[in-house]
Amino acid sequence: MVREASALGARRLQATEGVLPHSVVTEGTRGRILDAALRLFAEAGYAGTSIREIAAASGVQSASLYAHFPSKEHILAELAKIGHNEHHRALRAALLESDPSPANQLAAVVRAHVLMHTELSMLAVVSNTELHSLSPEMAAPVMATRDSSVQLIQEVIQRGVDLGAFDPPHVWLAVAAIGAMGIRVANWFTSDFELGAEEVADVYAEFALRIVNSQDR
Amino acid sequence: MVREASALGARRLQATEGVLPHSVVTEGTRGRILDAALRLFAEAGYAGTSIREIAAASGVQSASLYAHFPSKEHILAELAKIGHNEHHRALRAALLESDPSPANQLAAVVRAHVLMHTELSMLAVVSNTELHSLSPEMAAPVMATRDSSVQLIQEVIQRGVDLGAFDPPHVWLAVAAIGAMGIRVANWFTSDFELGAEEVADVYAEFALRIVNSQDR
Amino acid sequence: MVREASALGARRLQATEGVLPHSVVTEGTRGRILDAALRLFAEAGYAGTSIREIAAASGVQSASLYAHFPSKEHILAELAKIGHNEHHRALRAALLESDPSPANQLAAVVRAHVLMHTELSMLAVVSNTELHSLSPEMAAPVMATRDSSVQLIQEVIQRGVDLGAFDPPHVWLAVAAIGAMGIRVANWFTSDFELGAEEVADVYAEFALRIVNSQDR
Amino acid sequence: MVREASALGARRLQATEGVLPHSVVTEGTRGRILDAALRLFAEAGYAGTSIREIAAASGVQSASLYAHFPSKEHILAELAKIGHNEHHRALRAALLESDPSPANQLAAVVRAHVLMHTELSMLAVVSNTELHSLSPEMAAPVMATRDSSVQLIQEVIQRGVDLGAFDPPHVWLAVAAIGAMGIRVANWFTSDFELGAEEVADVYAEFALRIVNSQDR
DNA sequence: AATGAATGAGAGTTCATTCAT
DNA sequence: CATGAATGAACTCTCATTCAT
Repeated sequence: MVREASALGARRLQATEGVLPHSVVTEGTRGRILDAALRLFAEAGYAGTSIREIAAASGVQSASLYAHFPSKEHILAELAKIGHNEHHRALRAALLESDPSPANQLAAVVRAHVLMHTELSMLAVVSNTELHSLSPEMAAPVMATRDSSVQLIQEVIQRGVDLGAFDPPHVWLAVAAIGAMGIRVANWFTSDFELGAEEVADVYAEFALRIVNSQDR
Repeated sequence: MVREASALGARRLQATEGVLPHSVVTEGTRGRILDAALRLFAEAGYAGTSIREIAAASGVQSASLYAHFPSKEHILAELAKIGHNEHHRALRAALLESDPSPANQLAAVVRAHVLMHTELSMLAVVSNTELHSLSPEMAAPVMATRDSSVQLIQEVIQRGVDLGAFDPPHVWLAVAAIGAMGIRVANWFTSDFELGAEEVADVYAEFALRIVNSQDR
Repeated sequence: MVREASALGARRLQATEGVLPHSVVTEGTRGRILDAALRLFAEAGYAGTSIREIAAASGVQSASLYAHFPSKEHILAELAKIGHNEHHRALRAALLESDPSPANQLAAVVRAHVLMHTELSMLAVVSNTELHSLSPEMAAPVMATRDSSVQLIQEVIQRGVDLGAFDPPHVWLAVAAIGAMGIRVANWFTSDFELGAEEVADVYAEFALRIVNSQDR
Repeated sequence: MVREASALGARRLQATEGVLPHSVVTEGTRGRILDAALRLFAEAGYAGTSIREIAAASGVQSASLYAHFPSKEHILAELAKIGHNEHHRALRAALLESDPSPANQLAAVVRAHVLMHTELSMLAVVSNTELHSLSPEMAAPVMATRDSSVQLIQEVIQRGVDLGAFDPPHVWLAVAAIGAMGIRVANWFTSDFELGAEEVADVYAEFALRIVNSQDR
């Protein structure tokens, strides 16, 4: 059975909920703008969304947006920052709470990676696919966070290799592959999926352990 | 070591060559339009590219585009069709030429999947990330091809499971994960990578076999 | 002596003044847009007038028009509405103020009809010759008003027939003929004409009474 | 009962047949172009019709039009010439064939005027409402013909006045009114009308005689 | 904070016309 | 005669942004 439904055109993601993380203040007009922009950017992309559409979805006039953000680009930058910070925070928290064994660490980190992409799928899609619309200056801090997250996963795997617990054919490719499969989850996951987010995360953790050929799983 | 360079803003792909497959005619103005549009869509996205930019990169006036394509959307549709057809053709050819053993089949298909994303990375990026810009009617045939490709991989894995050769925790998730990791290759692969395309394909084939826990690898 | 001058090409109307009725607010940018559009539509037609010409004649940029009207078509619709409303209002007022005798009523209505076409000749020309440029939806309310005006004249004549005061060879044709001759006045009347508007109106009222063979004139 | 139907938007004329006079050669591509242009100009106006639409309706490419006419304007000029020539020819023929009495002459001329507007309504509408789209140079010969036709009617009426047979309140206004009522017939007449063209022409001839207060009718 | 009006630039598309074939 | 391709100009309309209120 093929999963990704072909009805109604190609959607960039299936989810319609789970917009901004609770940790970010969403109240007030500024919050409504971020929320509206996130939904629209996720659906139609940054370039495909107009400032007037964001305004309309926020219940204000377009001129009012400029009382909260200096430009359209700053809205995207804020969303991307929130997204990548949230992602990085989740990875770090998972690592902190896990057993020191490489297998446990990798499983924990991959689970966090996947769960972030199921729970905040809009934010993940926008943060991952719209970065190129930011100027280098505005993209830089976000990319630093992203690189830092990649490095975190890479260090977990490298440690497993160094300790003889993992044996991937190529460390960086393993990081790339494991990262990639988690990122794509945001594009198809919905609460209607036959498995819950936790179960999907478990399966993907198992995939990651297999990729690195973990001795202990 | 983190691979994806953070300089000069976030690029959607690293490759600057490997545009259209040799199998499609690229001669004449129509070909130059497709070629130019592909490069621009890959870099800046469909909505972020103007008809005048495509024209300028094709060496004609914007009005001349309309002698070859009835609308901007038709250019994207043509590119997406070429991309997904080429992808599907590569998967089918790989399957036809491989040994009938499930492991050989999966390795062959994954290698073809990855190689397509290294050799035609621009086409792959555009075909995968800009489909949402097509109207449902124009997207439909392309999505049908895409679904068909997903199904092909799924059938290979399912056959391995049925024959007792594979043991993935979840068939469809394995398909999703294997597909995802290959798709992402288009975003970072360049001929400057420390491994060649063939080597990357081999490593990813190994990843796939591990994901399905192939007995024979 | 032939009246309609042949110099300088065929003008659609001779008048250069008498644009919008005093009853409609003409102040502000919106008013200037309506005024400018009316002059241009009268001269060159709706399709022959560009949004930039309207903007230039209004003293704003073309984009600013869209703060006042959602489309070029809406400008024409507004003008046509004003024109037909003003026409209908004039006919009704004339009927209300006239003696109840059929001859007096017909004379009053025809005078109002003609005077409207001398005083608001631009509005009359545009309202009568550009309706076909409106979509059916936007034309509908205007055409309802127009039909209502035709009916008003028809009822006056029918009443005269029923009372034995009029004897036209065909009621509806009499309405059509009387209406037509008044409408055309907008195309040639100017303040330079050897007769004033009132005198022309009197003559046309006499024509109308003759057409219906009024016993009392 | 109100005649002019309000359904389907405001049409500029009701007739869908009766395009070009038999006297004009309509065969070959040139004829098909004239025919197509006439229908389109009648429906949407000169400025509202594109050269490509004319070409499509003629069954050729737009470039082919230029093998037959040097510009779009020349097509309109040709149609307007045909229309006004046909009109003038009809008036002159009617005058030649009629009794020398002023009443007979006026009736004959008005009948011809009206019949031309019923039989060649498209040509009449275009010739009358699109002249302003011609440059002064191209409009001049057509307008000369038109003026000549007006003068013909005027001379008939003036002769009636001089002979004591007619008594209009104002000669030129009588010409204008009689001309106007006939011109408008083209906008509403169809073969579905309750009266035939001949009957309408008879009624309008009667209207004209009444307008000039003919002693003999 | 929020707005309505305004702007210059640019969007996708169509225009009438030309030209080599 | 007819065409497909091309053009420069122009089309209606939308863009992100500004500003006085």
